[in-house]
Amino acid sequence: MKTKQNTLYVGSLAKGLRLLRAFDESHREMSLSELAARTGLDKSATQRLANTLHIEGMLDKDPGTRRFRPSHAWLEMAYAYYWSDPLVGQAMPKLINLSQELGETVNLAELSGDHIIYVSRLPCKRTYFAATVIGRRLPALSTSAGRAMLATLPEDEWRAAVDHWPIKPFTPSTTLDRDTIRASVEAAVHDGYAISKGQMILNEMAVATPILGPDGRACAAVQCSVSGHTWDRDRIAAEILPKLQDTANAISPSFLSPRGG
Amino acid sequence: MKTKQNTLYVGSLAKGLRLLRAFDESHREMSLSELAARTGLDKSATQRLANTLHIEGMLDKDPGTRRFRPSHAWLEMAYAYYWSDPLVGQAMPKLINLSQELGETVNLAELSGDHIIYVSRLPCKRTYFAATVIGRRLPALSTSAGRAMLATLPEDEWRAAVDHWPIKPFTPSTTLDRDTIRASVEAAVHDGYAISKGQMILNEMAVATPILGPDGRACAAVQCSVSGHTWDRDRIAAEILPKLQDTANAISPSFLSPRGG
DNA sequence: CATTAGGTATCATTATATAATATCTAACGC
DNA sequence: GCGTTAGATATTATATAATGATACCTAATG
Repeated sequence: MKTKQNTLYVGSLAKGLRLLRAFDESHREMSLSELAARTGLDKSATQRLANTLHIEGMLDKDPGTRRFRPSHAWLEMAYAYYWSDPLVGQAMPKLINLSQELGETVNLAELSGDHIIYVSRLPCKRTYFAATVIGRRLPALSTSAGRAMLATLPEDEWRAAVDHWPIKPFTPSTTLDRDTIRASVEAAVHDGYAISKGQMILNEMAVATPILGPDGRACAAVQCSVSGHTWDRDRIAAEILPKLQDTANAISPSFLSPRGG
Repeated sequence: MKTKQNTLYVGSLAKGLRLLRAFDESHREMSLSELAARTGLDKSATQRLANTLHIEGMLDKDPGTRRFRPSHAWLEMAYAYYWSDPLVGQAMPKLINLSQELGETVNLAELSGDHIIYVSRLPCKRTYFAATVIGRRLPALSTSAGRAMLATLPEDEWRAAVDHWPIKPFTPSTTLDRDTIRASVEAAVHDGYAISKGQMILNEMAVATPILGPDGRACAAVQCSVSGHTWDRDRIAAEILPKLQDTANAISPSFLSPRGG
């Protein structure tokens, strides 16, 4: 913690947050030692911080195993987030309508650095658990929503993003070649929407249209996931796209400002 | 902070959490002074803590207005929670099926102290925003899910709860009389499910069945919300209840342990 | 242009977090 | 049944790092 030598920086708070962030899909509950190992904090610090988080109701502790895990308070944070993001309230009723009309899974995604994050999900078909969970972050370049949003940015910006933003393989068919991704974004610039196949789940197809902010830059995207076994690009463009675009346009409100740090 | 004189308690971390918890449905973004006023912390402390939270990515700061609001990290916390709660993964596919079969809004609720908390929500009909947001906490006694869960506890426990747990009015028809609530829980003990009307939203009806843990105590409930204009108790019992109970039973896994502090 | 409310920066002081160590607990092997 | 060990919990002297008062900006407002 020698790097953050700033009197406006409270190290203990930052360390506490590190404990919270240590939990993810592959670290669902942890013992004191595991927490210490994973955060890089020493045993004593971990003990004090975890204890504080427990007393304050942020971590549940199994009395038997003494292992810690996220408490209900973590869901309450999502609750507060939803009220703070003006886009969600605007979008929710329209997304519900859309999912009912299509009978297919509909998602709302926002740009979060070089990733997209799923803000709202309305699953209609049985699917992988990971595809139903809000708060999931994925590399923007590997998603239809990310490409659709990028396509609304000035050309130099999106080209820089295609060149530098992270990519990683999720399925054998995840596109790792940046030229292919560039072509996909180019198409999205031209068409106003993006379609992808098998990027996150084998044989899953996704189509996304941007929700434009007042400056013409996308602040979010409406996305629809369907099975590649029963759908192809043409049918998606014919049957899903029109309603998807109507929904995205209906959400785009001129008074909304993009989120920023 | 003189009360928590415990060497295993890190005051700065606890104060930071107070800032986070200051945000809710009626405090969606706050200035430094508002945060200080609302948390009771002095200006300097608020400044340092808010700054730390901002640097660590937990609070977004509008460059123009200098106001703070929850960041995407708050959604990532929900993401981690979902993976940590074994019930959710178990329930999700079954809840999706149920909502598709019924064509009505389906929720998964857990007991959280004397409140219930909505863990998963699958809205099918346009409704109030508050009725679509996960992480919402409501007094257990005022909800069908809470009553259905209470009814699975030993008699002395649920009677004590009916006598002492908090109630507050949400609509003109919210039940404030504990005798009426007691009768409702008694019915749920007998029937194995609970139906309520107009507790949270005028003319909204809800039906809930408990998900039983290995000890016979409910750890959660599956709940369905419908409009009181088109549904009545008999039709709910005839058309919704059977599928609701099947779903709840299919979720109840003997190996799951209830969450606890 | 003066006023002021609110945000930002500084700094001496000591309260408060630290990390090393010791103690307790329960699971495991022999 | 006993010894061993890994892990959780408690204690304490020490100095770091948080504190809060104050002063300085900045940008609205009349």
